[in-house]
Amino acid sequence: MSEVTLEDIASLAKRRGFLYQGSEIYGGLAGTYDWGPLGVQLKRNITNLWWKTFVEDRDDVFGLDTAILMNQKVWQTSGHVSGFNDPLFECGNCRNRFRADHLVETWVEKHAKEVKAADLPKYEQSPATLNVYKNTLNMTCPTCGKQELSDVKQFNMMFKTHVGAVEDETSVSYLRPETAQGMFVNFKNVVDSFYPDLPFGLAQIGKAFRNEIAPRDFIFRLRELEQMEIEFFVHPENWRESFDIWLERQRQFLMNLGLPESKIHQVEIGPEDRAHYSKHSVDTEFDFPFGQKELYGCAYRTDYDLSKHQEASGKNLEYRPKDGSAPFIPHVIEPTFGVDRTVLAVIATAYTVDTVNGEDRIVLKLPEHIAPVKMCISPLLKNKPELVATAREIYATLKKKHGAVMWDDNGNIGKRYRRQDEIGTPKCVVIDFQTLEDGTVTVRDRDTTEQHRATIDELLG
RNA sequence: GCGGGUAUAGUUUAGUGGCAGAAUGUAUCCUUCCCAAGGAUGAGAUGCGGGUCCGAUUCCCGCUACCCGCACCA
Repeated sequence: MSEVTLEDIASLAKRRGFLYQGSEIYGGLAGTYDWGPLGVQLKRNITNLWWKTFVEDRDDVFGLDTAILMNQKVWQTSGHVSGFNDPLFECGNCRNRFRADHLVETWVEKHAKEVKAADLPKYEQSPATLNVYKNTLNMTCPTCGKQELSDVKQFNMMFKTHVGAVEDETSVSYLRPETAQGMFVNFKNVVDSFYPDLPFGLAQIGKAFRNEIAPRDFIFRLRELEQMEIEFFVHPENWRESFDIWLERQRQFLMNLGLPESKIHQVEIGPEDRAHYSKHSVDTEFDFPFGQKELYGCAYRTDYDLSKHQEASGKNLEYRPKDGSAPFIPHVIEPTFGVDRTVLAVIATAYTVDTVNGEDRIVLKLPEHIAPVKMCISPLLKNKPELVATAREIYATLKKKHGAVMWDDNGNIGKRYRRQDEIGTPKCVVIDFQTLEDGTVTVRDRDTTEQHRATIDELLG
């Protein structure tokens, strides 16, 4: 069996109604995809499993669904505005980055004579002016000394927008780049409503937006993405224990989706590569067709966010232990799960090419509990009214029970099997002449292609 | 964002400065007692915008999207 490529997966996804290029009839929009009927069902099965596992089945995690648009002060406080809106020079040699305005200003102070001699425009913090200063003054990298500083790069990765019809500085807001802040700003609300014991968590599933420089690899890097995130609040002394537990839960969740353990790798992230809020990070990576890449992240956000918000908002965000001991700001363990990446990993894992009767067959070996269609009902022959009528009845019965049941009487039975194989339907149920005699049906298994007879009651169970 | 490549039907693809062809899928009908059988009929394509030309899907330019490197990825 040859390696499955991302293009094979994208082609199948489109052909069978899982995913389409966003805004396709207008030439597309980079980094956006639209979920088709089967794709949204598969995705929803996965997010539902997550919600059940981490919210419904637990009594220490509370669900939320917070607004995508938030007061701009949230993003100033969280560090997302200042950390990512600044003009930067990047050194082509050592790859370090520097605040362009700061670098130019200190350079001007230190090299007053050259500056006076040079023909420079009036100083201002525009990228064009900063570039002119850098080039005219032959500025070098403060770290390695090479004269390889790039022109100004703006790493403002948040989508900026305006709330209300008037576009001025006070109306600025951003599409959230992470769902986390919605949970931090509601920490006090949930504590006041439910007075939970520590440790406890907040969870939500929702869209986040990142103005990626280069969206890439089908739905792996999107500008509009979906996250399943938990902010788990702990006593600072216990962070490590919780961290390791959540890491293991992330691995277990992937294995519940049928991913092989051998393709899951948990990798500690060095201080250089960590997010600005994180004191310890471990990525859960997966062997995608295009390489080993990040699927999930787990970060120890300390009390960074709650402390910042307490300071900026003036609201007390401390946790008050019920034993009367001193209030404190809890620390946070944040396991975050990318929805789109999970779907991609699941499809990549399930995508199989094998041989049936000497012919290649594409089959999505999805675990039954997340398959978008659970079973397909067919009359053996569609020109035999008695078969069709009985099949229709059985279809109605099974659909009422299971919901995700499909009817197919197109072509011959082999074609229907192949079509269902491609969308990962675990069982095909065929109503044949024996059904008319004893009520049993043929059930064909997706993975083995083997058939056996079963009663309707067995299928209802 | 930089460099390179690609763009023809839902999918996979052929071809051409002068009517765009196939396979497969798909629709309707016939046929069919179990793994893409067969027959008939039908719908369906040159990414978008400009230029050259009598005429552009083909040549040129721009844009967009996708793919491959690099960089980026809170």
